[in-house]
Amino acid sequence: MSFDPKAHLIELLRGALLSVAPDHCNCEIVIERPKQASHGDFASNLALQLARALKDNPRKIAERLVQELPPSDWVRKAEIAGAGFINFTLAAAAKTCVVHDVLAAGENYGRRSALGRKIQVEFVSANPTGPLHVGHGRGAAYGASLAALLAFAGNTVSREYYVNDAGRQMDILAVSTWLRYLELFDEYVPFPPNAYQGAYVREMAEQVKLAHRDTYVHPAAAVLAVAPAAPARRDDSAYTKEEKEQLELHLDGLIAAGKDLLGEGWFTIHGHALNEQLSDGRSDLEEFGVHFDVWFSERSLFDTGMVQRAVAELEKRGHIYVQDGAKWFRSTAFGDEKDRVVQRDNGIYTYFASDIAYHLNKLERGFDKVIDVWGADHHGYIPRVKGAMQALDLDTQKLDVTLIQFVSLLRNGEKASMSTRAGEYVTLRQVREEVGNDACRFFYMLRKQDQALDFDLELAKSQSADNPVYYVQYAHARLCSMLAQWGGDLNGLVQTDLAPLTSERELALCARLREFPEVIEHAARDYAPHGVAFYLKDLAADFHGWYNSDRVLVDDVALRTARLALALAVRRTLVNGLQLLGVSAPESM
RNA sequence: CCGCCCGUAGCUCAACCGGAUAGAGCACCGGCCUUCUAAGCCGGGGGUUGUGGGUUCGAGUCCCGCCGGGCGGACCA
Repeated sequence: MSFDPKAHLIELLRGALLSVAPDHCNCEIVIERPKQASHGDFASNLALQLARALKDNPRKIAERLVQELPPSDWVRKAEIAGAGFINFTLAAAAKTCVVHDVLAAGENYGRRSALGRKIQVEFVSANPTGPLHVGHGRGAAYGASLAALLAFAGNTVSREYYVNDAGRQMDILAVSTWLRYLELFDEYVPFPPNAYQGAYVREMAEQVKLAHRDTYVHPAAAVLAVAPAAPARRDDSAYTKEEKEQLELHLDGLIAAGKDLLGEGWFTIHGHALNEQLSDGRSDLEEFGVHFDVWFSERSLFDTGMVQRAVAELEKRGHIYVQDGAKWFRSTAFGDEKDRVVQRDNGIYTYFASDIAYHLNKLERGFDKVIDVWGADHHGYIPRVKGAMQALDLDTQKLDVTLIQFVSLLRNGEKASMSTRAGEYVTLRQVREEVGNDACRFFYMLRKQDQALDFDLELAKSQSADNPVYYVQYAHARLCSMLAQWGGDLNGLVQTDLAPLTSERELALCARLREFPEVIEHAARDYAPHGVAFYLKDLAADFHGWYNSDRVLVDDVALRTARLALALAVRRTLVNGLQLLGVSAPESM
């Protein structure tokens, strides 16, 4: 049975409370780890908290509490310090016994059980209109680690990718592909600046040509005849607002032309582009160690009538009104700053409409908690989604939206553009190849998600040897090497007598191991997997320090065995932590 | 103008949902390889936590104002 020092100390303090302040037995008792080593292993501010209620000097209260503390073999010392803190120093055995806990639990060390909530994490969900970039990479690394963390914290987790396979953006990709395809047959429709510019579009056009030859060729003039004229070309983004609107109308006209001229063929190109981009993104993510349980199609929401049903339901409840030919959801009634269109005057549903249906669907699937991982630029979207949920009588408490701040990619000290349409951006795949998957995953986790991240490529490359991920992995490799050199049976270390572990570094290392389950708990509670990365850095640092001061493979068998057991426990914990982050634990470096 | 995120060492970032003398890494200076991997370790300098108030035993953390930066505010996604 494992020993939980915090729970034990709380129990002792509660015992003391019984005689010191019987009226406050049920007050919350907080045990913390002091930042400073001289303050002992654990500390409680209980006396400070009671001071007001008892109208007494906190130090006096602390003294009485310490006096009334039930005896315990685990506690070596309880002393009063500062304004009235009670500092506990544990007996050595209370610290070292964590090694047994770690070795007994193995890959389950740190795992929490019994929560058992059903949680969905939806992340990345990028439009399949082009390669994933470093911003998506952050969402992917974050979401994957968060999901792993929540699962490790005792929940049943479903990882979901929402595929935006309906809507205008996909049409734009399809028309982009078609126009490039026409170019291959010398039919030149001026390529719109607001269509997808990337080289991958030309590649898809080549593929279409290869598979279907000239089936979809139409004269450029016929294509242009359908679309309203485009404004004169300008350099870059020098277009006026009116011209921009004109550009969008022109593009819509080209899409209409495609649908009109190609008939079924439109869906062939559309489908080809979709599959191509989706499978590209999927394999990219797989290689990045990011897996999904469900790929949820937006179009399926239309095919099954879910969108229509959701809007009808809102209508039935009186939250929809018609204005200027469009259907509006009265989101202002639920705290949004303005009402939102769900169905445009041309009959097309907005993205918001399918999102309402999607969230209705999510909750109907019976999740206790649904977590949406969004880019920070979507924050204005939260009130309307929650508003719609509220209007549908869904429990908005079940939805948590985590916002990921932007990633700026720095190359040669300059910010690289990340516009998908312009096609000028560094892809996730490129970054992975340049800095490696492990460093990439770890790098993303080195910043809290609500913090903007500068991904400096030159830095990531030039400093690859100094990258914290190697620091942690190196600790693991050292441990493997040492254990291999010893060559004994690792299973035999489980019941080792740990009494020989007495040095300050050894006890500190044990305390660090003891922290791991709490790190998991807090990181899971806060949806903040970066905490695991920071913990691993600390654990590795404690290990490296110990490694340099205390030799493990000594002649004294009892000492050697005890240290080996500690070493094995450290390795175990490193592996468990790295696994949550999707980072490998190499045996040699 | 309104909303959200943020402001901590020269740089990049932490700080256990109010605790004690605010911590790491990088960079800089000085030490440690005939012994388990030097991708490592040990030591050193470096701070009025943007700013002004407030709440209290106690504030980087909570509240208000101001300054500065980022992102949003479409019948776009």
